[in-house]
Amino acid sequence: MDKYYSITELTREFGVSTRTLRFYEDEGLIHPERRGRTRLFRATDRRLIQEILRGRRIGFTIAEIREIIQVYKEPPGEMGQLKLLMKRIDEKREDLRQKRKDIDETLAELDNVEEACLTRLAEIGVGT
Amino acid sequence: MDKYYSITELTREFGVSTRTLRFYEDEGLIHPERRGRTRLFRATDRRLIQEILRGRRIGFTIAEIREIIQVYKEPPGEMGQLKLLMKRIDEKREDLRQKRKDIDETLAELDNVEEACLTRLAEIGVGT
DNA sequence: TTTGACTGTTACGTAAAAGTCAATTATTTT
DNA sequence: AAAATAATTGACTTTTACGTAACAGTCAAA
Repeated sequence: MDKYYSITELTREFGVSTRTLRFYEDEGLIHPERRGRTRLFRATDRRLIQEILRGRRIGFTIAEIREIIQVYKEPPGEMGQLKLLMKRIDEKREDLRQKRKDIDETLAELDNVEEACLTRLAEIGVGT
Repeated sequence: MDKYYSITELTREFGVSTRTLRFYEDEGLIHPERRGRTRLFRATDRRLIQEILRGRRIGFTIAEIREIIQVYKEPPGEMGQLKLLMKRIDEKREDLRQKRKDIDETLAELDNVEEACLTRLAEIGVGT
């Protein structure tokens, strides 16, 4: 029977607001069906939303996310466009690799910060 | 003689605007000295700027960056505050781990997208 | 001494990604 | 059927992180 999801169902699952999902629709990222005016979200939409949120978490803009989604729907037919796209993908990849490095470094730094806290805690613990 | 850097020197090195560095000062993230009204940036400031930009790249807000910097300057003296801080650090860590996962997944996805492009390129190449 | 590069402050502007609110309309529940 | 619940659109607001403009001071080189 091909289950569908209501908008609130998905907002609860993903911790976003209805406004957000409608916004994504306005932006052309998802295309839920309609029964009257009510949106019916299918599994496809759900998966897309997951992707969108993942992209969002790592700092992709809506435009970038849309671009990636587009390629799946239909990769551009023109040579120049394709090459341009592939260049952009390469750039993104570099970007993400840098981010990974940043994250690893920051994780290490958080360890330091935590240690500083523990030291401090010990000091206080002793003083009382 | 303890070298110092001019603001434009640093903007060039890091690819940011003077506005950005002044903004960071306004936000209390850095505290360059002054000669008259002119800012003199020391190695310390330079390192801080690197940290700030790294934080920025992985999506930290100014407030979060400031918080981390603060801890280095002087970890809070009160028990409750310390514990709270450590909890926040733990959350951030989780957050970053999630982000790293997101990045890995997205890198894999970019591979797919690229392959789709290559396929398409081949199609076009054959057709002409 | 005027030009050009650099610096400064103050203040208003902007883009992205929603949040919030109001006015309606549908659907469910009692 | 009345009341409560949920969904819609549209307009306006907010937040973050700067951008941009306007105007002025400093200082070295031509």
